Amino acid sequence: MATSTGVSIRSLRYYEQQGLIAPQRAVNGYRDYHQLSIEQVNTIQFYLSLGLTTEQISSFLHCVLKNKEAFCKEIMPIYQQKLAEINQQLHLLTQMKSNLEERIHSIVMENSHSEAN
Amino acid sequence: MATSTGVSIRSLRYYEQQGLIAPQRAVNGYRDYHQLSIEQVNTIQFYLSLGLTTEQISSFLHCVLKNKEAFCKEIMPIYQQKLAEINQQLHLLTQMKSNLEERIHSIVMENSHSEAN
DNA sequence: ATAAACCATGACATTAATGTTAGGGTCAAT
DNA sequence: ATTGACCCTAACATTAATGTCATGGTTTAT
Repeated sequence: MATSTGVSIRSLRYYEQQGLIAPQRAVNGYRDYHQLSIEQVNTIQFYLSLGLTTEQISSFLHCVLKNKEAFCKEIMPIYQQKLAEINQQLHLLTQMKSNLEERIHSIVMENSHSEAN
Repeated sequence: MATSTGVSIRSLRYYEQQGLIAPQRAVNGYRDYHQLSIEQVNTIQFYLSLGLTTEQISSFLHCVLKNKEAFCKEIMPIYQQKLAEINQQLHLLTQMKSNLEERIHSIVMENSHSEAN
Protein backbone atom coordinates (compact mmCIF):
# COMPACT_ATOMS: atom_id res chain seq x y z
CA MET A 1 0.00 0.00 0.00
CA ALA A 2 2.73 2.42 0.95
CA THR A 3 4.52 1.81 -2.31
CA SER A 4 1.41 2.04 -4.44
CA THR A 5 0.26 5.35 -2.98
CA GLY A 6 3.57 7.00 -2.23
CA VAL A 7 2.39 7.61 1.31
CA SER A 8 4.77 6.44 3.98
CA ILE A 9 3.97 3.44 6.12
CA ARG A 10 4.10 5.67 9.11
CA SER A 11 1.49 7.97 7.65
CA LEU A 12 -0.81 5.13 6.71
CA ARG A 13 -0.76 3.92 10.27
CA TYR A 14 -1.37 7.39 11.51
CA TYR A 15 -4.41 7.70 9.26
CA GLU A 16 -5.61 4.41 10.60
CA GLN A 17 -5.10 5.54 14.15
CA GLN A 18 -7.10 8.67 13.38
CA GLY A 19 -9.90 6.56 12.05
CA LEU A 20 -9.49 7.55 8.42
CA ILE A 21 -8.85 4.06 7.16
CA ALA A 22 -9.58 0.66 8.66
CA PRO A 23 -7.75 -2.12 6.90
CA GLN A 24 -8.70 -5.70 7.62
CA ARG A 25 -6.23 -7.88 9.43
CA ALA A 26 -4.88 -11.13 8.14
CA VAL A 27 -4.61 -14.07 10.52
CA ASN A 28 -0.99 -13.22 11.22
CA GLY A 29 -1.89 -9.71 12.20
CA TYR A 30 -0.70 -8.07 9.02
CA ARG A 31 -2.80 -5.26 7.63
CA ASP A 32 -4.85 -6.24 4.64
CA TYR A 33 -5.67 -3.28 2.45
CA HIS A 34 -8.19 -3.89 -0.27
CA GLN A 35 -7.78 -2.34 -3.66
CA LEU A 36 -10.29 0.37 -2.98
CA SER A 37 -8.12 1.80 -0.23
CA ILE A 38 -5.72 3.25 -2.73
CA GLU A 39 -8.23 5.76 -3.93
CA GLN A 40 -9.26 6.41 -0.36
CA VAL A 41 -5.73 7.23 0.67
CA ASN A 42 -5.34 9.53 -2.30
CA THR A 43 -8.51 11.28 -1.25
CA ILE A 44 -7.11 11.75 2.23
CA GLN A 45 -3.93 13.19 0.81
CA PHE A 46 -5.92 15.57 -1.29
CA TYR A 47 -7.81 16.92 1.68
CA LEU A 48 -4.60 17.21 3.63
CA SER A 49 -3.19 19.26 0.80
CA LEU A 50 -6.13 21.61 1.22
CA GLY A 51 -4.78 22.21 4.69
CA LEU A 52 -7.45 20.27 6.53
CA THR A 53 -6.51 18.30 9.60
CA THR A 54 -7.05 14.58 9.92
CA GLU A 55 -9.70 15.31 12.49
CA GLN A 56 -11.63 17.50 10.10
CA ILE A 57 -11.24 14.98 7.33
CA SER A 58 -12.52 12.22 9.53
CA SER A 59 -15.68 14.21 10.17
CA PHE A 60 -16.82 13.97 6.60
CA LEU A 61 -14.72 11.32 4.91
CA HIS A 62 -17.25 8.56 5.43
CA CYS A 63 -19.82 10.68 3.66
CA VAL A 64 -17.60 11.79 0.81
CA LEU A 65 -16.63 8.23 0.07
CA LYS A 66 -20.26 7.30 -0.47
CA ASN A 67 -21.65 10.43 -2.04
CA LYS A 68 -20.40 13.41 -3.92
CA GLU A 69 -19.06 16.27 -1.86
CA ALA A 70 -22.15 18.28 -2.60
CA PHE A 71 -24.28 15.93 -0.54
CA CYS A 72 -22.14 16.13 2.55
CA LYS A 73 -23.44 19.05 4.49
CA GLU A 74 -20.65 18.71 7.05
CA ILE A 75 -18.11 19.77 4.52
CA MET A 76 -19.16 23.30 3.75
CA PRO A 77 -18.58 24.90 7.16
CA ILE A 78 -15.19 23.24 7.33
CA TYR A 79 -14.25 24.63 3.96
CA GLN A 80 -15.46 28.05 4.98
CA GLN A 81 -13.56 27.97 8.21
CA LYS A 82 -10.39 26.82 6.54
CA LEU A 83 -10.77 29.51 3.94
CA ALA A 84 -11.07 32.09 6.66
CA GLU A 85 -7.95 30.77 8.33
CA ILE A 86 -6.06 30.88 5.09
CA ASN A 87 -7.12 34.42 4.44
CA GLN A 88 -6.01 35.34 7.92
CA GLN A 89 -2.67 33.69 7.31
CA LEU A 90 -2.31 35.37 3.96
CA HIS A 91 -2.97 38.70 5.56
CA LEU A 92 -0.34 38.10 8.19
CA LEU A 93 2.23 36.90 5.71
CA THR A 94 1.56 39.78 3.40
CA GLN A 95 2.04 42.12 6.31
CA MET A 96 5.30 40.48 7.22
CA LYS A 97 6.38 40.58 3.63
CA SER A 98 5.83 44.27 3.16
CA ASN A 99 7.50 45.05 6.47
CA LEU A 100 10.46 42.99 5.44
CA GLU A 101 10.65 44.59 2.05
CA GLU A 102 10.51 47.97 3.62
CA ARG A 103 13.39 47.09 5.91
CA ILE A 104 15.41 45.76 3.03
CA HIS A 105 14.66 48.79 0.99
CA SER A 106 15.74 51.18 3.67
CA ILE A 107 18.97 49.31 4.20
CA VAL A 108 19.74 49.49 0.54
CA MET A 109 19.00 53.19 0.60
CA GLU A 110 21.30 53.81 3.55
CA ASN A 111 24.06 51.89 1.95
CA SER A 112 23.85 53.67 -1.37
CA HIS A 113 25.03 56.80 0.45
CA SER A 114 28.51 55.41 0.86
CA GLU A 115 28.57 53.13 -2.10
CA ALA A 116 31.60 54.81 -3.63
CA ASN A 117 34.06 52.99 -1.36
CA MET B 1 9.31 44.78 33.01
CA ALA B 2 6.60 42.41 31.93
CA THR B 3 3.97 44.99 32.70
CA SER B 4 5.80 47.84 31.00
CA THR B 5 6.38 45.98 27.76
CA GLY B 6 3.29 43.82 27.58
CA VAL B 7 5.53 40.81 27.07
CA SER B 8 4.82 37.94 29.41
CA ILE B 9 7.25 37.05 32.16
CA ARG B 10 7.65 33.68 30.59
CA SER B 11 8.67 35.22 27.30
CA LEU B 12 11.15 37.57 28.91
CA ARG B 13 12.85 34.62 30.52
CA TYR B 14 12.81 32.76 27.28
CA TYR B 15 14.51 35.67 25.55
CA GLU B 16 17.07 35.72 28.29
CA GLN B 17 17.64 32.02 27.94
CA GLN B 18 18.15 32.52 24.22
CA GLY B 19 20.72 35.18 24.93
CA LEU B 20 18.66 38.10 23.67
CA ILE B 21 18.65 39.96 26.94
CA ALA B 22 20.87 39.74 29.98
CA PRO B 23 19.42 41.49 32.99
CA GLN B 24 21.57 42.14 36.03
CA ARG B 25 20.79 40.26 39.20
CA ALA B 26 20.02 41.89 42.51
CA VAL B 27 21.57 40.43 45.64
CA ASN B 28 18.46 38.41 46.33
CA GLY B 29 18.59 36.85 42.89
CA TYR B 30 15.83 38.93 41.38
CA ARG B 31 16.29 40.09 37.83
CA ASP B 32 17.20 43.75 37.56
CA TYR B 33 16.19 45.22 34.22
CA HIS B 34 17.53 48.64 33.47
CA GLN B 35 15.40 51.19 31.72
CA LEU B 36 17.07 50.64 28.39
CA SER B 37 15.82 47.08 28.27
CA ILE B 38 12.32 48.20 27.49
CA GLU B 39 13.32 49.42 24.09
CA GLN B 40 15.39 46.32 23.60
CA VAL B 41 12.47 44.06 24.30
CA ASN B 42 10.32 46.03 21.93
CA THR B 43 12.97 45.61 19.28
CA ILE B 44 12.95 41.88 19.85
CA GLN B 45 9.20 41.78 19.52
CA PHE B 46 9.42 43.69 16.30
CA TYR B 47 11.82 41.23 14.78
CA LEU B 48 9.68 38.36 15.97
CA SER B 49 6.76 39.96 14.23
CA LEU B 50 8.78 39.88 11.03
CA GLY B 51 8.76 36.14 11.46
CA LEU B 52 12.38 35.81 12.50
CA THR B 53 13.32 33.23 15.07
CA THR B 54 15.03 34.09 18.33
CA GLU B 55 18.11 32.37 17.01
CA GLN B 56 18.24 34.60 13.96
CA ILE B 57 17.58 37.65 16.04
CA SER B 58 20.37 36.80 18.40
CA SER B 59 22.78 36.68 15.49
CA PHE B 60 22.47 40.36 14.79
CA LEU B 61 20.79 41.95 17.77
CA HIS B 62 24.00 43.01 19.45
CA CYS B 63 24.94 44.85 16.28
CA VAL B 64 21.57 46.45 15.69
CA LEU B 65 21.49 47.77 19.23
CA LYS B 66 24.72 49.65 18.65
CA ASN B 67 24.41 50.69 15.04
CA LYS B 68 21.69 51.19 12.52
CA GLU B 69 20.51 48.14 10.67
CA ALA B 70 22.33 49.26 7.56
CA PHE B 71 25.68 48.68 9.22
CA CYS B 72 24.94 45.14 10.26
CA LYS B 73 25.94 43.02 7.37
CA GLU B 74 24.60 39.87 9.07
CA ILE B 75 21.08 41.10 8.69
CA MET B 76 20.66 41.21 4.94
CA PRO B 77 20.99 37.50 4.16
CA ILE B 78 18.58 36.73 6.97
CA TYR B 79 16.04 39.14 5.57
CA GLN B 80 16.47 37.69 2.12
CA GLN B 81 16.07 34.17 3.36
CA LYS B 82 13.01 35.01 5.36
CA LEU B 83 11.54 36.79 2.40
CA ALA B 84 12.05 33.72 0.28
CA GLU B 85 10.35 31.57 2.91
CA ILE B 86 7.44 33.93 3.06
CA ASN B 87 7.04 33.91 -0.68
CA GLN B 88 7.12 30.15 -0.63
CA GLN B 89 4.45 30.13 2.05
CA LEU B 90 2.37 32.64 0.19
CA HIS B 91 2.54 30.50 -2.89
CA LEU B 92 1.41 27.45 -0.98
CA LEU B 93 -1.41 29.24 0.75
CA THR B 94 -2.58 30.81 -2.47
CA GLN B 95 -2.62 27.39 -4.04
CA MET B 96 -4.63 26.00 -1.15
CA LYS B 97 -6.96 28.94 -1.32
CA SER B 98 -7.78 28.56 -4.97
CA ASN B 99 -8.26 24.82 -4.60
CA LEU B 100 -10.60 25.43 -1.72
CA GLU B 101 -12.53 28.06 -3.57
CA GLU B 102 -12.86 25.77 -6.51
CA ARG B 103 -14.25 23.04 -4.29
CA ILE B 104 -16.68 25.43 -2.70
CA HIS B 105 -17.74 26.74 -6.03
CA SER B 106 -18.41 23.32 -7.44
CA ILE B 107 -20.46 22.36 -4.43
CA VAL B 108 -22.56 25.43 -4.80
CA MET B 109 -23.04 24.63 -8.46
CA GLU B 110 -24.15 21.10 -7.74
CA ASN B 111 -26.58 22.24 -5.14
CA SER B 112 -28.18 24.89 -7.29
CA HIS B 113 -29.49 22.07 -9.48
CA SER B 114 -31.92 21.01 -6.83
CA GLU B 115 -32.42 24.32 -5.15
CA ALA B 116 -36.13 24.39 -5.78
CA ASN B 117 -36.92 22.08 -2.84
C1' DA C 1 4.91 36.15 62.62
C1' DT C 2 1.92 35.40 59.18
C1' DA C 3 -0.54 36.18 54.84
C1' DA C 4 -0.60 38.19 50.27
C1' DA C 5 1.97 39.25 46.50
C1' DC C 6 5.86 38.73 44.07
C1' DC C 7 10.26 36.38 42.41
C1' DA C 8 13.05 32.20 41.28
C1' DT C 9 14.02 27.57 38.79
C1' DG C 10 12.78 23.50 36.39
C1' DA C 11 9.97 20.70 33.91
C1' DC C 12 6.13 19.35 31.37
C1' DA C 13 2.35 20.70 27.88
C1' DT C 14 0.88 22.55 23.59
C1' DT C 15 0.34 21.49 17.75
C1' DA C 16 0.22 17.97 13.82
C1' DA C 17 2.04 15.08 10.87
C1' DT C 18 5.73 12.40 10.21
C1' DG C 19 10.49 10.33 11.14
C1' DT C 20 13.03 7.15 13.69
C1' DT C 21 14.30 3.57 16.73
C1' DA C 22 13.83 -0.47 19.64
C1' DG C 23 12.28 -5.00 20.31
C1' DG C 24 10.10 -8.66 18.36
C1' DG C 25 7.19 -11.75 15.10
C1' DT C 26 6.63 -13.78 10.07
C1' DC C 27 7.43 -15.34 5.66
C1' DA C 28 10.04 -16.99 1.65
C1' DA C 29 13.97 -18.81 -0.15
C1' DT C 30 18.02 -21.18 0.47
C1' DA D 1 17.35 -23.71 10.09
C1' DT D 2 19.04 -19.60 8.98
C1' DT D 3 19.10 -15.16 6.55
C1' DG D 4 16.96 -11.20 4.52
C1' DA D 5 13.02 -8.75 3.78
C1' DC D 6 8.99 -7.82 5.51
C1' DC D 7 5.35 -6.78 9.26
C1' DC D 8 3.90 -5.53 14.07
C1' DT D 9 3.53 -2.22 18.37
C1' DA D 10 5.01 1.32 21.30
C1' DA D 11 7.34 5.25 22.24
C1' DC D 12 10.20 9.12 21.71
C1' DA D 13 11.80 13.10 18.50
C1' DT D 14 10.88 16.99 15.67
C1' DT D 15 9.45 22.76 15.71
C1' DA D 16 9.16 27.34 18.40
C1' DA D 17 7.32 30.21 21.37
C1' DT D 18 4.65 30.37 25.10
C1' DG D 19 1.49 28.56 28.95
C1' DT D 20 1.23 26.34 33.17
C1' DC D 21 2.36 24.02 37.31
C1' DA D 22 5.08 22.60 41.28
C1' DT D 23 8.07 23.93 44.75
C1' DG D 24 10.23 27.19 47.25
C1' DG D 25 12.46 31.84 48.64
C1' DT D 26 11.54 37.17 49.50
C1' DT D 27 9.36 41.13 50.58
C1' DT D 28 5.86 43.99 52.59
C1' DA D 29 2.22 45.09 55.32
C1' DT D 30 -0.50 43.81 59.03
